[in-house]
Amino acid sequence: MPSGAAPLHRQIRAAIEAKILSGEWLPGTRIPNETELAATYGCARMTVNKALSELAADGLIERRRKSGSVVRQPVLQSAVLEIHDIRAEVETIGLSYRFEILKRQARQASRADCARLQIEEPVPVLALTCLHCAAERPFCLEDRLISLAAVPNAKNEAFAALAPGAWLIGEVPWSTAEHRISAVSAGPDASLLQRPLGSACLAVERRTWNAEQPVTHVRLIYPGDAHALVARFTPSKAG
Amino acid sequence: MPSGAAPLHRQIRAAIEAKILSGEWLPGTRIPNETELAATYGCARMTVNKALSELAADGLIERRRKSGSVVRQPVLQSAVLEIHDIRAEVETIGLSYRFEILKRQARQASRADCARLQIEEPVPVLALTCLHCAAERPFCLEDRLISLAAVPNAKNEAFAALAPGAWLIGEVPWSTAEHRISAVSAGPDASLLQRPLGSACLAVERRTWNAEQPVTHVRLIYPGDAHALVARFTPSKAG
DNA sequence: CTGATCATTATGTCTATACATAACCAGCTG
DNA sequence: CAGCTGGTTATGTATAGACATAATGATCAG
Repeated sequence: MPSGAAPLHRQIRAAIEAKILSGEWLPGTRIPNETELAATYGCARMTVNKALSELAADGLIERRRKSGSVVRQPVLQSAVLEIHDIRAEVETIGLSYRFEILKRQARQASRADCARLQIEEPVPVLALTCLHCAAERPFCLEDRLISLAAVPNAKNEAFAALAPGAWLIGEVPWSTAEHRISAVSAGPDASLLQRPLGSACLAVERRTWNAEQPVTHVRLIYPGDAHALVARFTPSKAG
Repeated sequence: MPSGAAPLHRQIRAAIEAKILSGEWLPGTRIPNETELAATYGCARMTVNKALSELAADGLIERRRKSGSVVRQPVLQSAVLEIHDIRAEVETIGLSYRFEILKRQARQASRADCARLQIEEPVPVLALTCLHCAAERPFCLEDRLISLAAVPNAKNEAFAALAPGAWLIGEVPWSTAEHRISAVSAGPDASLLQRPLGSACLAVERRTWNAEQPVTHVRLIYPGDAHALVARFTPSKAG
């Protein structure tokens, strides 16, 4: 446990959010009114109001006067970037696949590590650097941080047969992922990828949570001239 | 005017937002503290607090105890891979938007054009180059090809009010889209984006179909150092 | 100069209260 | 029955006051 408990309105918010995300309160469900919730949590109505206002601002519920608050139909989001398996990615294009762990270090999370996992308090982490090769040529450089609090088994895993990403998929479920895609000029990593210094690379960062617990953060660097992310999709019926 | 005035805390919020967006309060500026603002607007501190809390939740300001609230450096990020409207993208982060058609040509599809639209037989097409600016600075360079077979009205459209992307959304539905994201070193386009030659840029290509008919192909170039695509999602219940 | 301590200050959280407003409902009236 | 009217209810907005907490800066001991 960190230093102190979360603020009350955040606890209430989290409790309601949990019921919605778990499916206990399905879309369309009318949730208890502010006065009832205040009684339930033993607090003032204003405190509940703050929690519900935040949920409404984040689009989880919809509020109407008199009729009360209802759980909203979730917004259709394009699940474009799947948690991808680099081996599959490489073999799909018909090349041989190989990976190599270049660095491995278990440590207490540094300040930078905390930022990567978006946590406040340091936890034990495992830092890995891994090179993925296609047809014996560098394909992608992986820099990963795994929270050992979320995945204790990682500490004793050698990653001999399965690459970290593939191993993790089998080990822990995930509930939320955030992707960030940007273009960078290759720095020192350029030599590992056998590219000239300063060449354009695609950086894909992914942060994964299981429930509210951070699981892993990974940064994948792909040589830009050799790679592209492709996503194809069809929208579901919209209103 | 609608029915009545906006709530006080929203007025305050809007006033502060305006100062930030207009550039009067640049990133890093410390804004007056809650008590001062309460005096300025003649209201209770709680009301100002609500306004500032919302601004903080939306990422416009950053709040720290004791040191006060400061205007945040805006993070440019786009919701990934929606059929995105660049105007909305720019205005979301609070900058003024403007676009400019740099080139416009109607022609019979060349061999390269056919490849871009993934068609075999040449059709009449409209080729456009368009520069999107945020706060009067280049934000994104658009290179678009529209199939006049699919969208005959495009031929006589001036794209004065609406940018080609926004206009198309209203003109034709789409059923499938394919995205391709890659990193490139800026070539001759670099000067249009006011970036040094060879700097890393993010290239987003999108191809759109209506039923089986190709509609458009667009290539968007974003300066890499100023932009990232972010996607956050939660998978639907998985087995 | 270094480090510990403490007062100050601005925000964070919470409460109790008040009145406003929108929506729904029921009952009245023509 | 249609349509108006007013009551009830739940949320929306705003306030003043209280205490908590974090960061800063100044003071003081070693």
